[in-house]
Amino acid sequence: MASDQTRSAILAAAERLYADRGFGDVTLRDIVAEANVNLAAVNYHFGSKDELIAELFVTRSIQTNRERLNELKAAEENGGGRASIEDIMRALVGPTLRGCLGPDREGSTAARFMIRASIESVPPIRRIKNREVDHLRKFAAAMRRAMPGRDDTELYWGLHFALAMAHHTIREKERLLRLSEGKCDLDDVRAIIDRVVTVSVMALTMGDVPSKPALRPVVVHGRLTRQDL
Amino acid sequence: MASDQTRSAILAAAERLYADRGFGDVTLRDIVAEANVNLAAVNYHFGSKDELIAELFVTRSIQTNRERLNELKAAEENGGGRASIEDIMRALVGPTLRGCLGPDREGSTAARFMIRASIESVPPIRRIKNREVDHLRKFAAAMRRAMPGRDDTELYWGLHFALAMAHHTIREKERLLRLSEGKCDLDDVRAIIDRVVTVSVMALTMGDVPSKPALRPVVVHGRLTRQDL
DNA sequence: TTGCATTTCAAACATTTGTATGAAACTATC
DNA sequence: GATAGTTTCATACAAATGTTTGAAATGCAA
Repeated sequence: MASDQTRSAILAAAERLYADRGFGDVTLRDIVAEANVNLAAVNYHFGSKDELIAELFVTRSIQTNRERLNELKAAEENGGGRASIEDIMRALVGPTLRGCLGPDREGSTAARFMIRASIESVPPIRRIKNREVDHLRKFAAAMRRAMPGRDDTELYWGLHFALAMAHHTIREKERLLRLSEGKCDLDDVRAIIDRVVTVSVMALTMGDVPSKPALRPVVVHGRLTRQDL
Repeated sequence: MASDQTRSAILAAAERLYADRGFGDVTLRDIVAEANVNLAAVNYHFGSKDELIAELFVTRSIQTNRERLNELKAAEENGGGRASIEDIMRALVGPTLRGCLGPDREGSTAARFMIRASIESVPPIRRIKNREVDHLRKFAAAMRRAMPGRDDTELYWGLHFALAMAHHTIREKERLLRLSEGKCDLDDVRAIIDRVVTVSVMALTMGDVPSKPALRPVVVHGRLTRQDL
């Protein structure tokens, strides 16, 4: 069963190299050199380069998705069958952000790999991502239960914006760091999650204020604020 | 001056092909075939493939950035030297969203190309994007003028989230469409811009409500909402 | 037209890449 | 310990790709 060793060595080496240098300029030869195995081993164990990448990505995706659903389930049991919208959003963005951000995680190959996958988007990964919709539907369903009166459209936009903030923060953390000259602390993952969840819930619950047009109340709020300053 | 004709033909063909099929599987030979020019023409006129891609991207980027700054300037003149935070956010995300979304724009090669550039992130484009920080600083400065008392950190996070929602909507519009089963109207660009701007301003002005902890008021709001339903 | 610079062209180059092959080494079962 | 199945290995293959080359064509000024 030394075959498992080779397999694992390839997976580890590939993940490390892809994480460090991106999918674009890492060849199979680089990988087998790093893993100290023969070139043909990749095709023997995985069939093709794309299948190797796919296996790497699905492994990590399944991990994240499972964490998400676990958090969601815990929140629902905690709330007697119905999770709060805040907890749902937290279950949605928490695992991803925790996995990819933070100072301790800086050395985590898995995290850096997933960031790469989020940035570069190579064909085998794109194919897998397309199936992600089914997973998101579970969150949409939970949100519907948490906000029964809410229009479905608003719900999807809220879900979409939550993922937008989470993923964009992962993708562009370097830029945000540079733009803010280090003022934005990207190591304080808890605070980032709080921030994303807060804004998401806000986006989802806006328009609930009675006797205001659906999409405008906060603009008024902003104007009042400026007058106060 | 037939050289300009060749140059333009290459640029147009390249933009079209990249927009349609992505950077990954469009070769120089595909481009010159589409443009009806000789293979060597690309290297003669642009130096290299990467420089061709870079030229395509900078052209479109400069366009968008100019539109943004024009809107910002107009808003500032309109407000007597100081633009409202809402107008600033609108100037930030409006041009991009208008450029890449909408039914009329579906046929726009430029728009589809920029979406590709946003999704795939190939090296020459990444290099250019890194310089975008200087451009964003102008918006940060305008925001600082509009919200003098606000902490810089909050300001950067607000800017960051606004771009997150805009770009993620462009990147993942297909997925949102599928997830919402067509309920989210991605052709109504005005409404989308309003939505992004509203949430952004909300994120920026949150915590301004007196006697509430900085990052939590809306959670309470959310809970109240659920009780009402 | 002559002469010079620019542009086009076909062809070849030089690598790089993922993949396939067939023999050798190894492992486990009987 | 022989045998069948698995795994490893060096090597070769085939295709694709960006780039270069040097000659031919074209444009333009004197």
